[in-house]
Amino acid sequence: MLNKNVKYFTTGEFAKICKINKQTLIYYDQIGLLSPIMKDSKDYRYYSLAQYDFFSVIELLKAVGMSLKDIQRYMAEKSPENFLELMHQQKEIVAKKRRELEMIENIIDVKLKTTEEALHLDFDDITIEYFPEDTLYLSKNIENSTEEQFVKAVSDFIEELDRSQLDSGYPIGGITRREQVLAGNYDNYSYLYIEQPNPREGHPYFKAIEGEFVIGYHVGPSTKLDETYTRLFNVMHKKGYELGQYVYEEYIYDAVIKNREEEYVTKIMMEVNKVK
Amino acid sequence: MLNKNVKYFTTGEFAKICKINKQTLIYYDQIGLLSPIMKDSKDYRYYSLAQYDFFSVIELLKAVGMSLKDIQRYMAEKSPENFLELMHQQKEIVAKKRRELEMIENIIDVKLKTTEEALHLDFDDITIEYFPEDTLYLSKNIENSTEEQFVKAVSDFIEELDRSQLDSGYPIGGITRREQVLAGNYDNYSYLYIEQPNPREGHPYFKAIEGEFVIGYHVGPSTKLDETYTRLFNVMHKKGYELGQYVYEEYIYDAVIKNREEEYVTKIMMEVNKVK
DNA sequence: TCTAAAGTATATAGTTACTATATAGTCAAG
DNA sequence: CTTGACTATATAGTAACTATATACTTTAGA
Repeated sequence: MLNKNVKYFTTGEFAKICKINKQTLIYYDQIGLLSPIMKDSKDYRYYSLAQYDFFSVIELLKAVGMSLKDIQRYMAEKSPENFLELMHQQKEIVAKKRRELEMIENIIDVKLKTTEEALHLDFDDITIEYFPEDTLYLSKNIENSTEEQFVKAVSDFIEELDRSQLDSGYPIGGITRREQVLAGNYDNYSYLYIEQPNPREGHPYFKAIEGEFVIGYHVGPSTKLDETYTRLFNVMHKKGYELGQYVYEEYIYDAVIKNREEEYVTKIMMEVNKVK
Repeated sequence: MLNKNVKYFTTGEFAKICKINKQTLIYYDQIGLLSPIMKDSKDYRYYSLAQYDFFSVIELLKAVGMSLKDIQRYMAEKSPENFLELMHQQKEIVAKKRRELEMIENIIDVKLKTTEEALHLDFDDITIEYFPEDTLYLSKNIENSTEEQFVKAVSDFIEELDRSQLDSGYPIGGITRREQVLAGNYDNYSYLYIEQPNPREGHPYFKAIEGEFVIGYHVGPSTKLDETYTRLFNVMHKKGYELGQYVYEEYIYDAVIKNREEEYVTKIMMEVNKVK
């Protein structure tokens, strides 16, 4: 394979082929990761085509997230066996990264869907809707919890979201028990929840909801929630319903989408039953 | 959603939930990317649960490769419409990244396969094998090329590998024409090639090979190729074959796997025909 | 109640993997 | 023989952390 080693590329040419900055090649030479096969009397660098294969492997390992130090560590110990081991390791890491990206693609789709829907909502509308069965992942019970218990519950909840890849891109919401709502304690949640369209079998803390709901939207900071609740109750009574077991709250617009707290929008979903 | 804003996390607690370094949160506060909802008289930071949703979006955008500056730029202009646009952009970027990772997975599989095979080879063996049809992607003709023409051809070849995602993980090889081989000019390649198991329809420069080959291995630097070629010719003649149109050379072990040039291994595949 | 450990803060320096800039030498074309 | 396009080194800057030093605050236990 003489040709591969007998015709040379200057630093600029080689950088162009590799699609990287010339300075990066000089840097790789300095740290001893990839040195030109030859230097002339004027210290001009010359690279061979065979070195492109070498560069490709460096790029591959970099793309998988290996640090230059780790790549050098491998190069110091190279052998067919070590290369095989390295490739086996990297194969797993790449697969994991690919799955993560797939999860992100799903999350983005959910964000697109929910934001698109929000754009077509009239936040003054109060509607009564039937929800077919939907699965939620719940936190532990946090009703009347101390700050410490709350922190622990949230911590465990999010830990599990990460561990079991339950983060669906839907917002984290809160569930308030009927009695707390009637007493005006809208902030005393019983559970946190996240909508989970693909629930895992055998996982505890899942809750399926289904039934009729009064749906309304609260615009502005949560300190003025009572006004919105009053409006919702009025509609509910007028239509001949009474409050069911739980009320669900989740952000439609939050700090990710709106600047001022007065523009935040909370969606309120009240379980209701026809009065007999 | 009072609960989400009324119970607070300290910096340490919030960092644990977010699974990042506490210092990173302080850094995000400093650059104004994510500031705690509250600071007390002692300058202790307090974060709300709603800020976790915000942090999640930052993490998502970071995972897609957005810089903190760009994330801040979006946050300065946030609106439902801009969020939708952002998500549409990121969706494309993520899909591209995912496809890149899938390519890397394929390349790793090829490297695993070829290295595994190499481990079970006896480099002293010379065999005659029938190769079923296989597709190669070729460079332009580089026979008798000047240094300048060679550089241009390689540049175009690799450019096209990248552009059309033809990099399969197989090594880049060289094809020498019969006449050059017979004249002992083993380094005067006519083409560079890379094995391409999934060729694109309608792409020029593809070549299908098929037929009988004398296969041998050259261990050591390419300066001593002539000895190996002599051995190959001997076997070829003894078995009643004559040299065909082209000879293919590719590295089995190169600088990626072996330290010393004396350990490099080149695979030589000669097209041959039965002497009539 | 006192004290030690564990937590908070700021300020600053170090890290990785480039990337840009300043200065100077080299080469090829007109 | 000069001009523009290259080459080189040395050094500084960048992003996004990450670690360290120093000091204040809170909390759990003797």
